[in-house]
Amino acid sequence: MPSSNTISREIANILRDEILRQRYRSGDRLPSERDLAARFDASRGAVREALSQLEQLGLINIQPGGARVQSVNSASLAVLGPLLALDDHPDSLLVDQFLQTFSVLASMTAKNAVNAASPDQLIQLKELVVAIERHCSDFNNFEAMQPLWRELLDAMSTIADNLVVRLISNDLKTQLVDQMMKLGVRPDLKRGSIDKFLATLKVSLNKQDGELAGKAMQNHFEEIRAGVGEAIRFKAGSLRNERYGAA
Amino acid sequence: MPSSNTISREIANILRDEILRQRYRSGDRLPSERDLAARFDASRGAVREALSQLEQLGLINIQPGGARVQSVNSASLAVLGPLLALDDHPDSLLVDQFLQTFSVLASMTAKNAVNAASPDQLIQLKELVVAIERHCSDFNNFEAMQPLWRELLDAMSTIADNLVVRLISNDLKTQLVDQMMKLGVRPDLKRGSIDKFLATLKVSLNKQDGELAGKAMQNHFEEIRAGVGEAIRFKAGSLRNERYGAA
DNA sequence: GGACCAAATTGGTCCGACCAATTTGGTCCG
DNA sequence: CGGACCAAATTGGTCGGACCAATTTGGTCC
Repeated sequence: MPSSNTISREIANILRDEILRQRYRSGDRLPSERDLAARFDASRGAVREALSQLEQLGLINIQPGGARVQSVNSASLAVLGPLLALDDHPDSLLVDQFLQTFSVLASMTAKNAVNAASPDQLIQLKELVVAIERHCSDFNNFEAMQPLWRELLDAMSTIADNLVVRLISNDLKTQLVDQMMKLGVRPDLKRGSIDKFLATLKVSLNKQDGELAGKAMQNHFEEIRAGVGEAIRFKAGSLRNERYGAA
Repeated sequence: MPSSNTISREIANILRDEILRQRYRSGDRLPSERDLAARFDASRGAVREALSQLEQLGLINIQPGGARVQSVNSASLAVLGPLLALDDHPDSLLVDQFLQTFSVLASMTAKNAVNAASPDQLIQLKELVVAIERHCSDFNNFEAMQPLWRELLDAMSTIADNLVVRLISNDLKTQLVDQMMKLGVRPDLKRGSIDKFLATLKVSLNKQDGELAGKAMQNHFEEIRAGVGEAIRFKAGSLRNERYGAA
């Protein structure tokens, strides 16, 4: 659904991954547009469109004389997805940082949502929580209740109505969560922990106590974080490969 | 600094602002590349490069048959800067959301930075705080100590070493803070409040208490938020103009 | 060794052309 | 009247060649 298979997009994706894989060092000059066109057997126009996208991503800096590779640290948030998707084995440090970040944002969202919710919206949220509870007790199936989870977060996000967080989520949520699901990285949460979280969430909804909802969300993510960390470390045991931190 | 004045970039900027100004409704079809080329008196190639950038921003969806405008809510975080820069009067709601978001991220960063800092880094941070204290007591000049402020946040960000937050900041910090400075929106903080914040920060550094640093940062931002809100409301009194929330 | 200049390279832009897919608009039929 | 259907116009995707201005490069000369 992102976009059709255009040559320029393919080129952009390939170059993006090469840059993210540090195949070019920061500051290096990218091959000239004409060379790239030759390499990909494409027209210069297609290459230029690709480079145009990479520049928007903050990965390169195009200037007369040559396009220079920029440090990943100065890129746009939109590179996070591709960065995490580089290998079939997620970077545990990066995943952890992502979860920690997502945690504080989700916590803030929950707090604001609960505080700002109208009576109707409170009911709507409560119904979602109950639905999750039911699904969760039926089968502790992470994939199955994933959509419900996302629905709950979406509802909260809509109620909290913070555009900044929403935009951040756009660049994070889909790509990363999906990616982690695909890689089979899922936390091994204890049943009691989830139940407790949902119970607390319900209490906070009943009392319309945003602070409490935020705390609950944060605790929950803390546990997910621990669980995911363990899952990745376990997975890493099988395919031991090294990884370097980005400069 | 971002890039040279290319035609394609100009076109992209114009179209971006038109979309952000809701000149096209979400779902609308953008004029054809040929029409746009005629309108801007440019080549189709230039227009295509511009559209390519807009698609990367998540503002449009290009498909055979026509490019369609997407909802701002589904765009990339990188549109936030331009969105705030649309008018000479900042959207107070958006600024507030930004500050709130930035607050939790800065708080998290401070916490992690203080906890993870080496002895040398603790000293470095302390020196920065002292420098700010000095500048702050000399003249309560917001602009003058802005660079020091940014240096402190940068140092913390480097120490905390969270790539996700760093990427988010890339898309936020520069554009927005600069923009707000330029618009003359600055909080009217009480001296005592800043002093107290800096003092607390020093204590947290001495005890290497990340939790405390995070709290202090959050409190400080809370005050900035209130101050900025007031400043904007005051500024709005002069040039009363309406604003619509994004659907 | 450093200043200096000319040639080669590189990005920026334009034009014209072709293809495949979608969109459009009219026609025909039930 | 309404819906299915088909052909023409439109639209995006790509290509090749071309020109300009700016940078980079490499050699020369002091």
